Amino acid sequence: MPKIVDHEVRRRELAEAVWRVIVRDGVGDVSIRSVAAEAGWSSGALRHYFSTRAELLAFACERVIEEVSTRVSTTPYAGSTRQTVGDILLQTMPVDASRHTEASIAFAFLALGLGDPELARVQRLHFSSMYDLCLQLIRHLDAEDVLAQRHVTLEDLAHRLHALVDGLSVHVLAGHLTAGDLVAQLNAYLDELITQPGSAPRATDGATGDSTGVDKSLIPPA
Amino acid sequence: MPKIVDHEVRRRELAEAVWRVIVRDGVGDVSIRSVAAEAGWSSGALRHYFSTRAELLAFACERVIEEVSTRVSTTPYAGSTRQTVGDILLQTMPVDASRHTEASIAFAFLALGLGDPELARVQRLHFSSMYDLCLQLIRHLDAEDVLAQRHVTLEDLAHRLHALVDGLSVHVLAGHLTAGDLVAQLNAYLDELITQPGSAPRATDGATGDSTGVDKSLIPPA
DNA sequence: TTCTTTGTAGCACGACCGTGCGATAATGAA
DNA sequence: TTCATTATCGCACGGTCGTGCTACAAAGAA
Repeated sequence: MPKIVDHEVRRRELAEAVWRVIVRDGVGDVSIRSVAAEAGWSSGALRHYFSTRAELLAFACERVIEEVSTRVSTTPYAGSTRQTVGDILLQTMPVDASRHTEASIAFAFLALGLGDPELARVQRLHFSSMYDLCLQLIRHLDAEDVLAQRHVTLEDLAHRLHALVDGLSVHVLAGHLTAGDLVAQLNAYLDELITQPGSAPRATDGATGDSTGVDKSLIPPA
Repeated sequence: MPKIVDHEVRRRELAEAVWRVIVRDGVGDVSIRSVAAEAGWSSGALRHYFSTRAELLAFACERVIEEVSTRVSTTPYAGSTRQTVGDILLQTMPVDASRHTEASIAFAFLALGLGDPELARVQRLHFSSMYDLCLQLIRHLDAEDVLAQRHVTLEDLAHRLHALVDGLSVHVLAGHLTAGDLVAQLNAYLDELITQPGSAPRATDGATGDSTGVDKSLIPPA
């Protein structure tokens, strides 16, 4: 038998070529030929690993989702729960070059998914797991008794946080906000979410609650 | 001279054909030929009104933005400022079939604008005016002294409301939330935003503040 | 060595694309 | 009527697309 190439590895390389084409030329310019050229192979070689264009796109979409999911699930504990919650959420948002790239790819796929039921299905799974993540974060804060009292359920707070995160991300991708704006807005919201009534916002909060930390229970099934 | 056709009217008809193609087949299937066929004309006729494809897309994008802007600016006063603020914001969100269609068109253009500087420019203007609207609504509520006390600026609250509105919209477009969820989440947020500390949420609030109403000062320059 | 399997390359086909351009029809001014 | 103008049509060109398919290269098995 010949060279024996790891198909999974090759498919990931090709998926990354898809991403580069999306970022450079837009999702409209993703074709078998352009991706093959970007990856440095012939279109025939590419089609040895993806028999159809739709298959290639679906794989590239699933992969970018998987990438953000694994980065979320490996975000380290960072001094306080408040800080860690912020760090985790920022993993999904366009705050630096690589995450901006990643988010714009995911966004392009999202628009593409409006007309592609298979892509839409994959994306709905991702939205669900992101919501689950938000709910776990909120529950964690609630368990630490650090949530400001509100007249809403924890589920409502999770939906609100989720929408805020994605809305801010869209606003950065569209060039309406800067990455700095995004971080500031997220921090301002978390401050208000967490500050207990009467206490000063943004307290460095020193020691209390440190023991609880952020453990593996924060990680969604992904 | 021949028939004498109003170019502006014809261009709007063609823009609506673009929208129908986007909704039915996705933004990737928008071509001179497909739009012309959808509108019932030949491609040559279409090109009498739009000399290039990019021009057609830009016009269709501007028109959908203009449509939501005018609907926002004509939303009637509805009993209370709280109610009116909700009504205005819901004008931009996918809560019924026609607004869902409109939002998905705008969303498709947004993704397309990631790679098209001209489209991106138009869209940034729209985001700015939507932010201005949110800020005016927040200021209006503040002037009525009906805002719950918070440790953030009015500008922060406007950015937050703006992001929440767009985030919820995206979640509905992606099939993650239903229109009913969206309305419920928006109402829950407005309740908490408006309720003053200690008072019960969602009070029907009867008469107070009625005289202030929502006047033309709520309307952004568009 | 030969054989068999797998990777790689690229040609061929039919379809659709944006656009240039000339032909034709309709219509009001002269 | 004649004519200039405008609307509409649709063909032609060069290009790119997805995909089917064949040909060739590489390399372990026999």
